[in-house]
Amino acid sequence: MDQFHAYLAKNQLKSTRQRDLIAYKFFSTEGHISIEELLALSRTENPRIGYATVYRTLKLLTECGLAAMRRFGDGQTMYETAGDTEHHDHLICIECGHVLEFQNEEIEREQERVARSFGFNLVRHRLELYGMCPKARGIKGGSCPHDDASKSLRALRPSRS
Amino acid sequence: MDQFHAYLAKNQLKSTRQRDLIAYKFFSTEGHISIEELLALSRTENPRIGYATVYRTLKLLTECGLAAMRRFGDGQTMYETAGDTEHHDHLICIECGHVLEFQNEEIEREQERVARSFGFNLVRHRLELYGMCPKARGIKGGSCPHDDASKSLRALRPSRS
DNA sequence: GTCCCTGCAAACTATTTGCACCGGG
DNA sequence: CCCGGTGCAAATAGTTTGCAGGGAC
Repeated sequence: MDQFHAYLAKNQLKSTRQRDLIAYKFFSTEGHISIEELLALSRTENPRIGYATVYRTLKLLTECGLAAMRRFGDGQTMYETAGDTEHHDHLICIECGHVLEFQNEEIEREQERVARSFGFNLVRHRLELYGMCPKARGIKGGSCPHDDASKSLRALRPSRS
Repeated sequence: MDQFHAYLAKNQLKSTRQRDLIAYKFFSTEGHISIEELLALSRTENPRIGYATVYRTLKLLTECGLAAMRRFGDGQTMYETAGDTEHHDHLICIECGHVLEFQNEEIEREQERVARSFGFNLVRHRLELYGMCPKARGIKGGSCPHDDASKSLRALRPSRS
């Protein structure tokens, strides 16, 4: 939040009620959230907020590195907090659509090496692993890593398959 | 091409002039191609081909695993051949937008390990590295890996940023 | 007060769909 | 022949933009 305000100030942009509310709701979210979900959340506090403002605010957040855009193949674009939290990648179940996050130093290091071997200066990357979770594979007693899917707003969306 | 026809036959779908042409043009392409580019290519042989047919054909190709959809952050969706060719990942220059392909066994193996550690059965993945190529970083004599940008249709598109 | 910001609606872009006619098996 | 495929245009979905009025600094 402070970083956001700092960015605004540095660019002669204003801190407004709407921006603060949207940013606040965004930072309070775990995992991934879509524009639509963020709009809905924001409207619980201020029903007059419009789509455009959410889009514009999220663009600002992305510019200052506090949000990251993700497109997981299906429907709409998802956003997640970035910057203060440490980097992570994604593991997505192709059956139930749930998204897990993970970190792996070995992969990070190797990526850096690959980029350097092409003379590139690695700035960022995106790694998504798609597979079937234990439950989806029909392992009856399999402790599916996402049995506690409580935090997943995405789970509400019907999987297109 | 044969695999495509096999897939069509297996699903009681027809092999038509348009599908064959589009698929042929698609397989003749190196690297990544957009719907629009593929339509343009196809129209050089048959000007009456429509957008919808290209979309529908590419959807078929994707279903049977011969094409893969890619979304590199910016504009439109790109497609590339898959299946027969061996797997590769992407290295994208954030300055000039050029896309290189690479392979790295170490990363592949590590991904497999990560997925397994979560009980997942890894089906596919997507890895994109974004960075600045030597030229973009202002290294004068730097032999930019894409000095021969001849094959890149994408280079025509103005970079948004 | 000066601009930037907001909400609305219209505009845009990428993609999908309905439908009448065409053509492959 | 039959049923899926095609081309067109219209419909959608997600996102962006123009503009008149409102608010932060």
